[in-house]
This record gives sequence, structure tokens and C-alpha cells, in this order.
Amino acid sequence: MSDPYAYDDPLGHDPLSHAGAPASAPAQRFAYLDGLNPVQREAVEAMDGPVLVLAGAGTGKTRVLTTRLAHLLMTRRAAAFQILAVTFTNKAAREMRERVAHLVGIEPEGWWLGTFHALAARILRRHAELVGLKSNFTILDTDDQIRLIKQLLEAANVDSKKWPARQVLGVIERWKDRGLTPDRLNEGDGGDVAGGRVVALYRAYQERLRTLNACDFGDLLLHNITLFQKHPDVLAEYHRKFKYILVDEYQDTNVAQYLWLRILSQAHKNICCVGDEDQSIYAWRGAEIGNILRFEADFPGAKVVKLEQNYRSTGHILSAASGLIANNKGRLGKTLWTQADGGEPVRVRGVWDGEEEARWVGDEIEALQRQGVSLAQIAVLVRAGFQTREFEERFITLGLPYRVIGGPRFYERQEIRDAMAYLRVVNSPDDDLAFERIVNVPKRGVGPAALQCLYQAARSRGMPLTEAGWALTETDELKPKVRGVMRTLLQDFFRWRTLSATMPHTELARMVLDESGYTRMWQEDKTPEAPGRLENLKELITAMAEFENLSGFLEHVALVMENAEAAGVDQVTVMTLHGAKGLEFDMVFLPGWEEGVFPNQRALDETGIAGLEEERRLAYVGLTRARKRAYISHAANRRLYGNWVSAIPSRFVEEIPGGDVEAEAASGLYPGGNAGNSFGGGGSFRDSSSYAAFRAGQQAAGRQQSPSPRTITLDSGSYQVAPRARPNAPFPKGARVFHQKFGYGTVTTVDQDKLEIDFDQAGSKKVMDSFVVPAEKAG
DNA sequence: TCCATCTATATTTTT
DNA sequence: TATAGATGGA
Repeated sequence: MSDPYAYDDPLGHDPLSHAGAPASAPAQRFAYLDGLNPVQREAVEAMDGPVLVLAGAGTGKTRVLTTRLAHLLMTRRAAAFQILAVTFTNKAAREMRERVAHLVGIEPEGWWLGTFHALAARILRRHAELVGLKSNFTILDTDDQIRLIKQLLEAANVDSKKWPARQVLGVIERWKDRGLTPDRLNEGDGGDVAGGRVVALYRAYQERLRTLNACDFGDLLLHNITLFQKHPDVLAEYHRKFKYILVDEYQDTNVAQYLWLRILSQAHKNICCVGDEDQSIYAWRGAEIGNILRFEADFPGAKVVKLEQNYRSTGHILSAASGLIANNKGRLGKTLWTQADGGEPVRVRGVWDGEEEARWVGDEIEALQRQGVSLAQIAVLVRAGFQTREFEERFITLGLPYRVIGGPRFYERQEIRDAMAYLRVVNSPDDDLAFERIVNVPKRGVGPAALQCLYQAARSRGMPLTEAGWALTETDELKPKVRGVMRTLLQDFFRWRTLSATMPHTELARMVLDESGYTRMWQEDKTPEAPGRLENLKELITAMAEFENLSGFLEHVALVMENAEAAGVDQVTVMTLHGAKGLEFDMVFLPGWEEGVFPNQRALDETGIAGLEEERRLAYVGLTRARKRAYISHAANRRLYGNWVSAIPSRFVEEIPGGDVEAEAASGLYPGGNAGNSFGGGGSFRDSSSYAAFRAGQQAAGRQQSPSPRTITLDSGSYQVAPRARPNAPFPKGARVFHQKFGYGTVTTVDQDKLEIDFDQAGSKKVMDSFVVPAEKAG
């Protein structure tokens, strides 16, 4: 085969035979088109030129995407290897692969379907030398990055307490997301982060990466861009190759990803991006919603197809979500509609505190369960991780099977990272970061002093740590004992590396872990998590068996940091709203809809209106996960970091059209509401222990009874929320105050005459109330 | 090197 | 409240 990109039917057969329809009737030739609605079909069939498919929640996005791919293949517009299909997650890539294979009949071979990072890595490995790397470069994980930055901060004498490595890395990563390499920055950029030296640190970081022959995730894209810009011949090769480009979740792309796509699509301009600006929820990690908003300007002549028919949710849910998101300014605008029934209105419930909220959710779930609803069809979607705890506790009490999605992933666990570090050193002895990680794990007596000596030797001789280690076995710079240890370790690595040529990699891995003493370290560890860790190590070796060799496995782990999906057990799913994107459930609980929690206060403080709109999109994502019923709740009081905070219902509650909600208050908790009781009257609140506790607490504190509860008015009517705690105190929670020394602030906690105040400038302090005055009375 | 003690801090997370 | 990380003493 002379020209590797010459057309060659990758399926090796007549693809039409798989359509299962007579070849004569064009309309029916492609059976997979039949089930599409006219707009979906338009999106599938608009194959040439730039296309933006605005796919509202539940409008059959994945179906369009996969059908489009199948159609490209079946119509012989492109062979599989001429298509570049990009996703964000490995999961999405896998799903797409499976579904297209199902449509086409067999698994297309040689196509470029994967995540941005996996595809970029694949390209970069082929041309690494052109950007100053070797093709076996390492891809760093977060731990490596942090350690590297820490070293650089120390070398630059930056106060690592004031400027944690995490934060500095964050700044650098955001730059990378925007395609900003150090040479495109000015020294002053980055403000006073790291004492105004972030740009210098960034530059130093990049230099270190190069000498380490390593890349971080951002680099994969950036090096690609540099490669394409500086080597038109290489670019031309890919231009010739990729006739069609397809992008999923376009609203989540960052600038670097956008540039990458733009360069690659220049030649054929057959780029189809699918996304939904209303579901853009990752601005905080560099996603640029502007990419999707600007698509038509970026790709002149673009065809825009809006998928607006929703197949997922009932009318009320859809209308609630649409009404909510209509409050956002930054959107292209879609009008979702459905043929489904109105269904039930969204239920909004006000409760006293987080505990009661969990109790209510638990009770409702049990009721659903009695009605025969499968637990697998129920999800509790929270704004932040800390909210899961109360639900877990409640579900345990009730004996409700549940699973919490999130938390540390398999490849992020300490023991897995350690084991990986051993394997990385075996695989490439120059991997300093890996070596440094395990040189003293288990403890070998190579302490900070010895490490310092090792670093110095490596630097002065300009060699990697392992080589420097060898050199030090010949000198007397290290203490004799350490020298012996070092020699043994390096000899071990040498031996393992030699064996790796002949021994199966799983066996080798087991050997490395055993002979290095790593396994023994955990066997001798008496902490309760040690057995689990040993278990994980076994699992790691099992996972390795699926790969041909060690480097294949290492590449996989670097790029696929995901957890295996739990099998289809009947459990309630508890997870964050972010984690729920792309999923759907019959019943969705959305707790914690309070100002401060959701919308999250920090999002509001740090990014203002943009932050608020992103929070609102998150709320939209939450609501649109529900097929049949959505439950929203908000608590009047919540314990945050150990102290009680009272909150008002989220503005998002009121933004939902009144006709789509059914507001209710806990019986007796908000008397005067639905139940029609007067405050404090009758025994109707007997069943609400938290209310009783509240009253008891008030009496114990010698407080007066609170005034009337706050009334929340919705279009559908009004209901009431419990009063703020101690409204008669001179400085109620939330009051704006002024302090001579600390300036303006907001009262967060009131304990008799002691106030906790969150000062705008000085942070949170405890102050006596006699030292502050109401803000409006201050000079 | 190890352990106790103190202290700051506390969204969202994939690759 | 809970925890991770830094600090300091034996």
C-alpha cells in the first residue's frame, strides 16, 4: 500500500448489506435513519461544511452523533480512519464506539475516536522530537505536578504557605487551557500569585518537564498546536487524513481544544460540533462557553441545527427547567418541547434543617419504593460533596441501599500510585518524579539529607536521578549505609528492567512489588485500610493483564483515570450535579436549594454574574435529569463546617414558573402554610421533632419567641419558611456590620454577645458585639 | 525518624 | 466539624 490514506473500505465488505433494507429505495436504505425526527435527520445528513448541533437536554444527542458517524461510513463519504471523533471522557468514547458498531454491524477499524487528550497524545507520540520530546514521554499525574511545583516554589524561595502549590498549578493550568504558553505572557501576568513570580515559575516548570521528558495534560494539546504551527508538512498529513471531524460536548471545550480543532478542520472544514450551551458547567476548569456561542462566527457558513424535541421528561419538568434557564443572558436560546404529558409538577419542600431534609428524602424514597419504583431509577443530586453525608446517614438508618458516586478513584489511591511509580521507573529509568516518589517507600533510610545529596549530584552532573544514584555509589558523598541501600535498589531496578524484556508484565509487576518490599510494607501495616490496599494492588495486576505490555498499560492509566461502573444493583444513586451530567433517572431529588449553597456563595463571590449563570445551568442540568418527577428541597438551617448557618431558599426556586411547581412545607413546621395552622398553635407539629428541638433550644437560651415566619411567594401561591434564628439579637445573622479594625463584614454566627463575622477584607473573626456597629451607621 | 500537636481550611473534576 | 499539612520536640 503506497499511500496509507488512499481510500480503502475498512469494513472489507459492502456496508449496505448491513442496513438490512433493499438497496433500491434510497429513503429506506439506511434503516437507522427511520427512527429520527426531521430535525435529527437534518443534523445527521448535513455532512459537509461546519455544522453546529445545539442539542437540548434529552433531545437525542448521542443518537444523532452516532447515527451521523454510521452514516458517514455507510454512505462511503469517509472511511473510518478518515474520521476524527472527539469526546471529553473515555466513557463517552466507549459508548460512541459501541453504538456505532451496533449501527454499522461491525466494529470499524482504525478510526480516531477518543478523548481530546488520548488523541493528542497519539499524535504527539508520533512527532515528539519535533517539539523537543522523546516519543516515550511520560504523562504526569496531579501528584507529580504538585510535587514538581513544590520543588520550584522552594527553589524560588516563595512562601509555600501563602501560595500553596495547588493554587500556583491552578493558575498555570488555566493559562494552558487558554493556549497561553510562557512566551505569550508578560512577567506581570498572574498578579501577586506566588509573590508575582508565577510566569517565571511557569517557565521553570516547562523547562523541568522538558528535561524530564514529560508532559502534563495541558501540554498534550499545546504541543500539538505548536507542532501544527511549526511543521506545516505534519499538519498537511493530518489535513489529508481527517476528512470529517466530530466533537461531542462542545460547550465544554477550552481555548486550547478549540484551537486544536480549528487547525485540524482548516482543510476540509467538515467539522460538526454537538453541544448545549445551557449545560456548560465547567468554566471553573477552563471550559469556554464562548466557543459554542461564537461558533457561527468562528466557522463561517456554519449550519446550525437545534434539537428541541425532548424525549426524556414530562411537560412540567421541562417547562420548569426552561423557565429557570431563561433567566440566563449568555445563551443561544432553545425552546424545548415534548409530546409527553404534563406529568406532575416539581415538588418544592421547605424544611427546618439538613437532617430533616434527609429524613424527608428518605421517606419519599421509601414511599416510591412501595409503589414499585426501582431504586436504580432514583437519584439524589447535590451541589457539593459534603451534602452527601446526611443522606448516607439517613439511608443507613433506613437500610436503604445506596451508592455514592465520587470520591478517590482507583488510580488516584496512594498504593496504586506508588506501585505505578515502581513500574514507571522500570519502564523508563529517567522518570525522576516516579523514582523520587518511591525511593524511600518503603522506608529505606533515604531521608531528606540523602535526597538532597542525590538532587545535587543529579543537577551538577546533568543526569537523571537514577544515574546520579549510580554515580553516588562510587563516591563517599552518601553515608555508607545509604550508599549500600541505594546500590541495592538500583541493582534491583536494573534487574527488573532486564527481565521486563522476557517476562510477562503482570508477573514482573508482582515481582517488583514483592522484591522491593512494597507488598510487605502493607502486610505489616496495622491500620484498618491496609488489607484493602493489598486488595487494590492485586486488582492492579489483574487490570494489567488486559494490556500487551507495560508501556501500553502505563499509557492507559495516565489517560484513563476512571472507576469501573458499579454493576446494575438496585441502589439509590447519590452524587454531585456535575457528576450527573449526561445521566437520567425517573425520580430526581435536588436538595440544598438555598442561597449560599446553591447558588454556591463562592461561585458568586469569585465570578459574579458569570458564576451565577453557571450555577443556574447546573440547576438546569439537575432538573433535566428527571424523567418523571423532580423534588427540590431547601432547609432553613444547615450546619456548615461545624457551625449553624441559616439560609433563605435559593433564588432558583422562585425562578421556576409557578405553574410547574407544587410548594409544600413540612407539616406543622411552617404553620400558616398549606396546613392552615397558626404559628405555635395546636399539636400539628408534634411529628416534627426538629421543630420541637428548636423551640426547646430557644427556651433554654432564654430567648423570646420568634416573630412570624418568612413568607415565600411563588406564582403558584405562597408558603412559609421558618424564622431566622434569634431575630431579636441586635446583630442577626447576615447583618452587615462595621468594625474599627477589620472593616466591613457580615455576621455569620451569633452566640449571645459573641459574634462571628466574615469580614470582607480580614476574613472570619470572632468579635464581641460591642465592638461593631451596623454598617449603615458607619462613617 | 517518629509522633504529638497545632493550624488553616473547607465547591464543582476529567484527562 | 473534620482533615490534611506543617511544625517541633524527643
